[in-house]
Amino acid sequence: MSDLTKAYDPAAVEAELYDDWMRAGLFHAEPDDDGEPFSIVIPPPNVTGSLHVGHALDNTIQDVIIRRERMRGRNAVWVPGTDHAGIATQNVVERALAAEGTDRHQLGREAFLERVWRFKEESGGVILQQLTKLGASCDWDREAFTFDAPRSRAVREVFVSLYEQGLIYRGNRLINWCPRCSTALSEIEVDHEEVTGELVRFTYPFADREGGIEVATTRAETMLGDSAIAVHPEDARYRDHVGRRVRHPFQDRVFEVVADPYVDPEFGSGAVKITPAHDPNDHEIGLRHDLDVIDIMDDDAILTDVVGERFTGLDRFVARREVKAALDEAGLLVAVEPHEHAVGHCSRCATVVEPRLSLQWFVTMRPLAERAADAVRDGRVRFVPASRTTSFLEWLDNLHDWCISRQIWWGHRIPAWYGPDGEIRVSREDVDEPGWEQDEDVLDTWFSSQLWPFTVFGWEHPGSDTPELAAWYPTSTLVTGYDINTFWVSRMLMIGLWFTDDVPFRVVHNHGLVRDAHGKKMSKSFGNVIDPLDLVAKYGADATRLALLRSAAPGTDVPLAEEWVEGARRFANKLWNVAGFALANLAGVRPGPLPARAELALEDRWILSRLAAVHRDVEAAYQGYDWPVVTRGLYHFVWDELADWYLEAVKPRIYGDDDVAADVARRVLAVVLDDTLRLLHPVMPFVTESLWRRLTGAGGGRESLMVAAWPEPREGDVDDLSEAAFAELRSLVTEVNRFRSQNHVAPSKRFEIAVVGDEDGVVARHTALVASLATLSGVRVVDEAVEAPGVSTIVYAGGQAQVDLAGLIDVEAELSRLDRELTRARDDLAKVEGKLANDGFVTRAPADVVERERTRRQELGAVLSQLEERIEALRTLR
RNA sequence: GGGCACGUAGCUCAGUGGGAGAGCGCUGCCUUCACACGGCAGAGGUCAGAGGUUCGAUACCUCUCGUGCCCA
Repeated sequence: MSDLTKAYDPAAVEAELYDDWMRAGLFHAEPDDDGEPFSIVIPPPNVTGSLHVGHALDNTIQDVIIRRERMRGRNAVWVPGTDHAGIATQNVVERALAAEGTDRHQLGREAFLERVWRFKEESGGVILQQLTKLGASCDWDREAFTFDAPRSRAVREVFVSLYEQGLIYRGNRLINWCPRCSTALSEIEVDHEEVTGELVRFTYPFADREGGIEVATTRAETMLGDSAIAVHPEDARYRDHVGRRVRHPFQDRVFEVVADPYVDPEFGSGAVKITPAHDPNDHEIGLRHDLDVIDIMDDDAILTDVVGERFTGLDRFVARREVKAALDEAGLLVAVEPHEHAVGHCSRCATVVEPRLSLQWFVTMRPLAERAADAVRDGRVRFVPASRTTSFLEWLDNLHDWCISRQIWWGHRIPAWYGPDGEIRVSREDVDEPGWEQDEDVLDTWFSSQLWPFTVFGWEHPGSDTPELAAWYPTSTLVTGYDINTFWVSRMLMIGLWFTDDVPFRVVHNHGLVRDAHGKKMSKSFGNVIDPLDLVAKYGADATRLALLRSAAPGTDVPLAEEWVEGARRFANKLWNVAGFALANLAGVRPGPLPARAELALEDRWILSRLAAVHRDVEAAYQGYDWPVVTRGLYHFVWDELADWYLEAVKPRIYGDDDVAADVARRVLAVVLDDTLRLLHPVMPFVTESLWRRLTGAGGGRESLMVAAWPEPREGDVDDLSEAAFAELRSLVTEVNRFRSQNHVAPSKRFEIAVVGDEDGVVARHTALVASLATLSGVRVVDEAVEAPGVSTIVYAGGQAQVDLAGLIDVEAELSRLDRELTRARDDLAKVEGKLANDGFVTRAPADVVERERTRRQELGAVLSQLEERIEALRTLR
């Protein structure tokens, strides 16, 4: 047992311990291992990604949960893996190709895919490697990928099966189109951002009479595809106009004014131009009124020749200006006003999306959503925090069909073949017949990641029956940011219920987004990004984990500043030094059974009681996934109670001559430290393992804190009397310290105090302990306080003590301090008396509350008169 | 426009129907033999504002102001 280094050096232990855990196979589980199964599947990060602070938080939480369950004896598995991330990954490789002066079309589909796979093999999965730096105890033997062979077979099965059930269809519908990625997007791949655009007001002239009707739009160019004007049916202003025809100013077309309740009469002029091919609401209106659908753009958002010569070939934003100019020239432009509104952007490349009519594959969501909603409502799936439930259900209830085809190459190719006569075959087997061609498109990545919780355990088709599925499905807890509840959580739930007839997870634990110290979103352009790997390198994995958890209240965003990680490192160092003291003084004593209660000193009973309380709080906080409470409880126990008080209190026995007393102290200290390390291990795996091996002599490998038992609370240790008694000693020591500080008496200066009380008072029974804790030369017990000039009285919770000031203090400074105390005591007393003078309070408040106030009045009265006496006494010293 | 949060110390946040808390920051003192990545002590808050319920509100209710998020 060697002495510890003076300061904890994470770099010196982390890599070595992680390798040791790996070699011992402690991360790996088999379905038939002992223990009740417990499972978590990682939200698979993008294969091209690298670890950001959000991943660090998400995976730290998962690791804390899985490590604790492992210690509790569960057969716990945490399955890692990555997501092929269709659009994102394809974008990365396409950028590389562009830099080489080529593109995917020149390469051809096959060569391009080879290139992406090569990229994936070379630089994909870096993120999983990075997770090991955080200490993530994933079962690396089970790593999966959403685009590997088993997962691909499952995707194909699910697509074909849903098609056969009539839940997947191909249709020409309005979708969100990203002109830069040149693909369809689902609704949730679109980010809506508030922007200041402009509202263009202009007039459509009537076709057969003077005048016109005013409309407004933020996208002027869409007027080139208008096929109606709509007004509210009850809008008196326009009642006469319904059915009237207007003339398109730039095209040889006329169309009608229709009445539709969708129109908001309050907005703009109350009349709305309708572009069924380029706006979702307009599309609905178009269907209701059987309007022409005029698609005015190509895949690159360039206007086609249907718009008329002047605008053909223009980019949509150029066309927007041109249309305004043309309206102005024609005298139809009424006004152009600044206008705040939400604009959809591609979540992958931030290009403004274009709602567009397109032939795509869709999933009918309604039946799936209903089952999912039922599972949430009847509690088979629980959200933590529960407050997320309502909006999740609301979202499920308003779900639209899901566009799942993507016009890219990297992904699961749609298993549909088109025959020479336009037939469609959707098939589990490839169609290899002359004249048949497979659909060019691939599936939305979420279509495969929605299968993740069961495909990672070997599910490939309904009825799949692997030992892993039997043991670990449904998974226990899913840990994600609330921001992907709709993207991913909902879909796993829907498809999981549909194909496995069970929920994919029992608990969804939502954490928030990691932000900077001022609550701002981290962004590269703002320069406030924190790299978790930097934090690990500078402060250690344990400190990084602790800092994240301390702010991670369920469901709320998580502010993080580097200084806070520094604070967490100081805690790791504190723990290191607490253990260092213990190891240097345990004289070979190892954690074992506690001494009998009768042998325990007051401070032993106190620390054991405090430990029991913290243990209880921590267990409760785990139930609620309340990481700030878990971490705060342990932090304060270690620092404010174990380090600041227990170690100091135990020194007299350990350094003293009484071998029996020293042995008791050592045995208690060993147990307390052992339990503390166990309780802290899920949060701070490295420093705790490192210390625990020294404390217990465990040799590593399978002798590891990782698989040591989670402590059982010892209810018998709860001891309110000892807590109260120790609190009294603490109060006295603190008051002596304050006396020193305020009177400028050096901390090392020893003097004697006289405690007023009888021989069996708490302090009287622990005079040596008090003297040691407060660095006093002695503690005498006296019957009553003396009233003499030059004697100062220290009031503490439980009594008073006196100090002979001769040679100790500055009289004037002491007087002004007492004066401030007097004011405070008078204010307090006034408050209490106010309450007691209130009839309502005395008669209606609970008796014990009233009694407490009466006691307090007495106490304060006593304090006041003492203060007054002391001030009087000191004045005589002047 | 609809829905949901939130407004407590300089900053970031806990908290409870009955004596205002933490971390960081700040001030003073201390090279006390586990730790200066430390110790001891301290300053700092009409708990957003107004009204209501109550014997009593920072906490419960209503409104106002402000901030954020989701959806349309």
